Amino acid sequence: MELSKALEQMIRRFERRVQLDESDRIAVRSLPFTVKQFEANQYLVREGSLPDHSTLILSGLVFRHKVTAEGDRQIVSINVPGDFVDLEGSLLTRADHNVQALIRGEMAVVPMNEVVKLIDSHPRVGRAMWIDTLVDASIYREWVMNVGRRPARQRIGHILCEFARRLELAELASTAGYQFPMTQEQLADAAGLTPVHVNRTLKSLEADNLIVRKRRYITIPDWERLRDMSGFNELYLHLDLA
Amino acid sequence: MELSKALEQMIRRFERRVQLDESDRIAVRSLPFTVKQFEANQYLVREGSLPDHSTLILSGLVFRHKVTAEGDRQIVSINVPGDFVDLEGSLLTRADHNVQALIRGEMAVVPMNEVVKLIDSHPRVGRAMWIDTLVDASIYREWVMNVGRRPARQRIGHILCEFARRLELAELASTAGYQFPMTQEQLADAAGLTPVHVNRTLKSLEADNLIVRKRRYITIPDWERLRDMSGFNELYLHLDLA
DNA sequence: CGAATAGTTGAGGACTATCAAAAGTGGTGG
DNA sequence: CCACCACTTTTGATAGTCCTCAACTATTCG
Repeated sequence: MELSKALEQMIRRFERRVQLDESDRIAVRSLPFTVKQFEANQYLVREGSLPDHSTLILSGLVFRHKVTAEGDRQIVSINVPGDFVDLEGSLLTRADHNVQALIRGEMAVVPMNEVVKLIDSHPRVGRAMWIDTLVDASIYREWVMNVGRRPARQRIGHILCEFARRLELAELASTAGYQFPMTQEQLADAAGLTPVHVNRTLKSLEADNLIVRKRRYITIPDWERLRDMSGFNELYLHLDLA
Repeated sequence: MELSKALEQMIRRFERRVQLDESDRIAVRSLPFTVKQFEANQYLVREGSLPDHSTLILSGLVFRHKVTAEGDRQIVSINVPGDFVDLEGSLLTRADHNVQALIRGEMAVVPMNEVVKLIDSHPRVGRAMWIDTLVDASIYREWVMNVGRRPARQRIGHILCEFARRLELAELASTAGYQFPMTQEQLADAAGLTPVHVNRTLKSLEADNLIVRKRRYITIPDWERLRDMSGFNELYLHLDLA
């Protein structure tokens, strides 16, 4: 996704949440930024750092993760093009988690003081960005439930469903099937399972024809069946606002 | 906590994040509200509802939870006096989770359109509230890691540590010990475990002298030992901003 | 004081983890 | 274009954490 498209998509997203006027739109469009490439596995934010900028994903995919004292990793969310990835990093003090690229992509980097100026002069834009954070929080709540209360098959099915819908929204996939960009080890870290168990669980889902795998391309023969098996209810994504 | 104290505490909290001017403070103090009592177990927000107000906890404790399709409950966070509990309920469309009282308390209910008016006319206040949401999101991320990657002893120890620190901040406890307000069943739903296993885990922690229990009063003989055992690092609470 | 709620204990089973190794995939350089 | 190396996926065997079911005890509150 090139920059102008990402910016316009962001404005459209804001307008689904808050009624903007022309001056709001102009202010968003005139945010200063620099476009940068990032490679797979590159860190965009490191836990403990003091970021002074905010980042909009233009293309590619990133994930956020934390590491326990023992060194176990937990992936806590995935971000797609159009998402802001470190508003928190810049409004809070120290980054409390890592942001890392899943695959190569591009980002627009905006100095944090410019974002603050924007939201102080255009409060409706600020409110729209706040809603972004509220939706993120809702997704985290669902993830807490996912890893806390669902058995492995549902847990993985749920992640596949969420990924499908969010990629679909970013016009990068459909719920019929998509290129799944995570290794099984990463999927394990997102699900709170071991890679070995993820592998067995995927095979179990495939044996029931809930998914079909070819390399890392996943086909979903019957979306509703996978959705229902996984207990996936997209209300928490607040897609009417996305 | 009576209302004025809660309101002033809230303003103080905002000022730790954003420099407010006198007009900002006046605007916050003049928010219209009604004070209501709530009883233990009472629902403040129900999943699927369309709230038209926002709620500030004045006293008492509440928790947020979600329920899977199979009926299993997952508690996703705890809130203490001074916290706003359903900003999301009012800026988003439908509530995506439940908010329920842990113990009796009081809340100030503010009409949502008044909150919107406040943040549109006083963007710095809006930014401070936004930071509230960002801190919440950080806590959710930690909870994802807690239930996803920590074994039962650490998981429960971590919840006890977070509770202690947050109650301490609300001037309701100290890390030396406190009245723990959850049943073991609720603790189980927060930890993603069964009540039986929570019971055994608590006894195991007690056997190691990491905690001492008398009824529901918990004493922590050695805070640093419990903290280290649990992998509790309070950075994620962003207490400098709270 | 009695009913309801909460906490405790035991036995057995299920789900997931661990350890180890083989097989497949992808990229790189000679 | 093939050999090679690193990474990823797959498989088997075994272990362990945590769950289920069930009953009993303690506490709380009307």
